[in-house]
Amino acid sequence: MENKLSTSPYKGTTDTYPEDMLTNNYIFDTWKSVAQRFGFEEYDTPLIEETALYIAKSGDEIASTQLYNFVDKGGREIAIRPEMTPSLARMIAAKKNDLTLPLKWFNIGKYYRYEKPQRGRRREFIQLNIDILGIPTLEAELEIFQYILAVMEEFKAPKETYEIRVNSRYLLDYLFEEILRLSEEKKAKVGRAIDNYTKLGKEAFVEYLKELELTEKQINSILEFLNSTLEDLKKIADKSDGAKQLIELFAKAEELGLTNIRFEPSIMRGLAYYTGTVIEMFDIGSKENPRALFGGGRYDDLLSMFGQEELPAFGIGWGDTTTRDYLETYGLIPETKTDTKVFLPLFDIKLYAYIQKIAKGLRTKGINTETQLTAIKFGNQLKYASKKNIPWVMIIGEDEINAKKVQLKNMETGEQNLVTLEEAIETIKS
RNA sequence: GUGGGUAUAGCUCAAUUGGUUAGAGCAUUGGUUUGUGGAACCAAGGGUUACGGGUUCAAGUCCCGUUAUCCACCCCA
Repeated sequence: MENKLSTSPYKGTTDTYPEDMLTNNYIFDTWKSVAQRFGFEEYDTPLIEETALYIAKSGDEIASTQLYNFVDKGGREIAIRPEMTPSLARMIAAKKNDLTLPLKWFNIGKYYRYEKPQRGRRREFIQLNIDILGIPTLEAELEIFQYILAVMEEFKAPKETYEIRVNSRYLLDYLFEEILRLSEEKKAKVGRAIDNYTKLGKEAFVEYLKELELTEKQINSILEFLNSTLEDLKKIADKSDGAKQLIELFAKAEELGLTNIRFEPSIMRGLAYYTGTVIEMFDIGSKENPRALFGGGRYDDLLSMFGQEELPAFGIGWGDTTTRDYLETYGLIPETKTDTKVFLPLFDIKLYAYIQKIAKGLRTKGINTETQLTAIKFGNQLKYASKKNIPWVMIIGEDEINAKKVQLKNMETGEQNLVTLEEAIETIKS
């Protein structure tokens, strides 16, 4: 082994330099401000949980291979959170009688999964979780749809580049149980194949179903199902709750004028705990981003793991990595500017205390102010401010102090005026 | 976990099918210009060629291993 420490971050993680942080914050601030606009409240949970919380809920695969877990010094089995939902369920179960329903909660936080990193997928990632709890009807879905579309509008995403694909687990249940009459084991395999339908292509898909020993008739039923439209659902609406709900959901969405939403029979969302509507959003304007930007759905038996009665819930997990890739693909990341508003150069170290006093005054007025700390050549000080994209430079030397004024320079236009400090503050703030 | 591609300066890439002291552009720092940035010119710093081993008179170049990264599979809460 080498003696020197590596400068690269741990596999699947990324260092975020200030420049990249501006991009991240653009995404997170958008998620957050739009959520607040809809009346969602922010909450948080610990990064670590008892491993049992994840084993109780998820399949073996997740707990055994993709979970970062360890034993703490007290012998407890601990895991770093790979998702938010179990923690959210715990929080709600713990105080259920004290919480006023419905809850509209969101969180933006880090998660860790032991995965093989590739485009759109890292071991460390940040995700927005936004959920509505306590609304059993489709108005929960519609609220989240409206939130999503508001965020996409805020991102200035072109309408033709994204699509929310919607399906219902109840509809899939109807297919598996009433039409195909599959065993539990085959349900899982066929479900996964359906999820991969678009990727596999029809031929490979049919080939795989044959391998599973499905009959000709069953395979045709599946293909017919995958081609079905909302119109087709009307024919089975009296037999399938899923079909009925989807018809109602799209009717209401139309009434609200919602766009970029489409019924897609191949959306599955794993096999874990979803109970009704399932949704995913995809980039449909390019081939760069094959992964879903977010996924989510309805999970009405959220609290069952704590032995409590049902609480209807609908929510999504929206990943930072796929979102950044999407925004980059369409050039939607705004030119990053510093948050600093004004730079104060320093001509002589004797003026240091004086300049600091001015800076303190500016900061008190809410103006983000950076000062020069060593009296280097003035040209280089301007160069520094210019490189950091600071919009204003307030020049104060002996001459200005004697005149009881300041030189305020606009770094974009180069324009410069001798004004009073008060006038300068006005200009910077406007 | 399985399979494949890649690895040379902070970034993008050169380096005669194994041959002297591994180069360039951009970026960084300084100077031309001691109170006026963006341009131009000049200069400087920056490399154990990812790491370890092997073949050879000679390895950035060929071989093996490790690590990282990208892509696909698996999975995707």
